[in-house]
Amino acid sequence: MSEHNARSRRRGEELINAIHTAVLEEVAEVGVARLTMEGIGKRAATPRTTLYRRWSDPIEVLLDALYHMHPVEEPTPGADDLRGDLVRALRLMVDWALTPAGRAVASILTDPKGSPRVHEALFERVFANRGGTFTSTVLRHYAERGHFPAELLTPVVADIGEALVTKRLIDTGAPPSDADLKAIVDQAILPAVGLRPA
Amino acid sequence: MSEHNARSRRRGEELINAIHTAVLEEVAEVGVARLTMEGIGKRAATPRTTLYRRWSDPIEVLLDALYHMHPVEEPTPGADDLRGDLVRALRLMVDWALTPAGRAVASILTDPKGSPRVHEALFERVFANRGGTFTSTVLRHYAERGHFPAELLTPVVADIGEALVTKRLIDTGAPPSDADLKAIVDQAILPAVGLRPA
DNA sequence: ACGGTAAGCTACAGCCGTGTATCTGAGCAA
DNA sequence: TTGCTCAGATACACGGCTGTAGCTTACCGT
Repeated sequence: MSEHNARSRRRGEELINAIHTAVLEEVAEVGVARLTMEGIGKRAATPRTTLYRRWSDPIEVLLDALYHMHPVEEPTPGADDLRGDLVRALRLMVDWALTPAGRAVASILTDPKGSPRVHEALFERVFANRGGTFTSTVLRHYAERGHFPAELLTPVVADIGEALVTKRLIDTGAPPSDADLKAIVDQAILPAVGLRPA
Repeated sequence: MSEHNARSRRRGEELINAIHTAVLEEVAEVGVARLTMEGIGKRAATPRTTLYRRWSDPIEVLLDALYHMHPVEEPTPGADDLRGDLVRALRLMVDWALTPAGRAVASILTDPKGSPRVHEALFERVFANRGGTFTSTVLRHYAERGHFPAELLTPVVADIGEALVTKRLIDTGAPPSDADLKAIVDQAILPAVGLRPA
């Protein structure tokens, strides 16, 4: 007795959303390796029994959360500003990476014990829904409009921006500033597509 | 009673080396997050009590191992082959990354719960001893000899090769082939220093 | 208003890693 | 040879996570 429940009982979607949010936060904070039903339950303020009714282990909860999370925003290239659009695409990537979902994905990708299953599920859900990587959407757009030779847009070139942003995130732990992103665009991406900035 | 010990008892350095090897292998396999005294002890075939006599927890064992491991080999730029030297530098990096020590380092860098202490110890030991990143050693050498303008060798440019190799390792899990490395050099690094390959 | 579904609450046995406390006996030095 | 040091082998209590079981009770549809 005693009104030990200030909030009313959650059911269905509301509860599941809370759990999804909880897993993503949890994995972002402690990593896939340390993900436990206990931790998820505590964070979502739900007993473990509720979790076991629906999922068999923490990884399943995580996968389910990834399948239901909002897709990553895609860069929308404007009219005539390749440089600006590239910076915006990278900014989009950084913002997403700092999200719980982004951190969760990072944790999964770098887990030495990550099973192929999880890896695949990740690519299906998070990356396949999008047109490609962040910068390559922009680059393809401008290549089609003849701003630079399309044959220069190789897989390696499409990866340059994301690779440098990722490295910076790993090395320093801090998000790159706009100046950093501009430097990446000017000094690495643009030269690779044959456009040396003035 | 029963020669339950085929091998004789290890002492001092021999034992410690075995333990160091064990931690690095262990962390490479399961990640820092799942590192336990139990696991290290099993792999080194030594009781946990021996570990506790010297170290207080698994991280300490790992740090000690990192401090005592062989430094990373440095690229030695040859006379007049920037392209070839860059590929060799990246190859060196890939080879090292596949090493237990390399995998251990990767695991540490990407651990969400990684303490600043471990992070710092890592940079002191593994990176500070070297002249810089793998490709930057090569690039600096050729910049000094006037093969390209030295002001193009920015921090961003110095990171391009390592960043792309890292991304590939993370994405595919498989080591890049020589063709991949050549593509990285030709399509990303050389253009960035103003040298478009023929 | 009623009844079914499922969330919330214990409880429990089992496993695994922890940290400590002994005890033994091998290896080494004086 | 003697004696010290320290690796090796148990043993144990503790705490955390697991997976399951049983019960109560809030919510919701009819």
